[in-house]
Amino acid sequence: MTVSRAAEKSSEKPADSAKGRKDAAEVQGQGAAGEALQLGELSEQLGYVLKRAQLKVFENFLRCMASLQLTPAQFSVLLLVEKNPGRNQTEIASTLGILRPNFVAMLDNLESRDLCARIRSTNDRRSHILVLTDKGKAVLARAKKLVATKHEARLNELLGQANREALIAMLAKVASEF
Amino acid sequence: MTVSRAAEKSSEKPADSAKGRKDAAEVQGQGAAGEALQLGELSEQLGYVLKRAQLKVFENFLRCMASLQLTPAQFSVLLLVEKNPGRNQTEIASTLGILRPNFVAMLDNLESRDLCARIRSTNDRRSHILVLTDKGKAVLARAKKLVATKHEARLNELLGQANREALIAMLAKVASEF
DNA sequence: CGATATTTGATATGGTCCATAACAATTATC
DNA sequence: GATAATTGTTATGGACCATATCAAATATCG
Repeated sequence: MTVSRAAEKSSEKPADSAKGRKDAAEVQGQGAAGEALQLGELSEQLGYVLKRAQLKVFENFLRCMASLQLTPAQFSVLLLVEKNPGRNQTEIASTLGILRPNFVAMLDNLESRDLCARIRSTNDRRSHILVLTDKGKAVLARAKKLVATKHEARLNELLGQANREALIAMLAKVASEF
Repeated sequence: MTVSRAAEKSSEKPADSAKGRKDAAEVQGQGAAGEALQLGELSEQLGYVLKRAQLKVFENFLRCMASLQLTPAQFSVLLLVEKNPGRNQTEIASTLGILRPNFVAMLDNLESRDLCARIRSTNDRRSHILVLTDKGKAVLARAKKLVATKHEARLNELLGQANREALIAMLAKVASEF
């Protein structure tokens, strides 16, 4: 739940509510004890299936990248900096949907691992230009290979090339126009 | 070779820099100042587009449900309890991928709003049977209508009926087999 | 039977991600 | 030159997720 809404605090212990109360035995007769539950309409809920798919994909991504210790977010930063050298933190962060304050620690991490570097701009001495280090470029190159051969390849053998492209195209459309 | 990697016209120029650092002025010459950034391979990264789509969909879901104050997670709980009455907390939580400790506060919330109720089981007095209250059933019915007319309908006009079903089917496959 | 292990709901706690306010340094605006 | 806006940063709080632990109830097994 991205949007800030009412929290689920409710530090209150709900007692027996007379409303909606049923005899336990009555309800008990219905559900078969040990069997798997019926997902019902849930399996066609866009949000539900989207979220579960996203969790699985991230999980797989992390396994594929275990040797490089790169999270999806870190990988996206490296990709974007490589493609757009000479941009500052605000620009990189905002196009990734990362808020500037939260981007600081992330860059601290990448910079401490010598994967990218902040360079004080000469034009505008407030901003930090972002660049990949040589090590950062090398790591990113290896990461791309891992993603292509282990991660995206998995999607291909699951859906097929054509479906894979269709899926990504639809997701991109949803992400931009929904 | 699924992903369109390589083919980078990287007009890069690795300068001196013992640690991969560069002179700011040198880098500055490249990036056009105010223009939009190139997403590059990012727009074809499954995880990236999945995550952004999921955020957009959840955001839209919350807007559609604003009058009922239901989050996607809460909606999924109500749906599952309705479809599987007589199940206990552990069963409902686990099929939704929610850990039992985190499910407690969630149920406290729903129960405090009189949408569902915990009933002490007579067979196994450790467990709490979950049931929708009458109000819970009514709210869920209204929620379903809102989701169908405002939320899923949006997806239909964006992708079309056939593509919408294909998308959900592929996501379900990814969620279960990736 | 009774001792031990397991299960269920619950609490406490820590980590990560996300969002807002505020600040110093720098730059833009007038 | 005074004021406003921007950039990176810190501090902070909330939401979500994960683990350890507990009491009560049940299951297991000698």
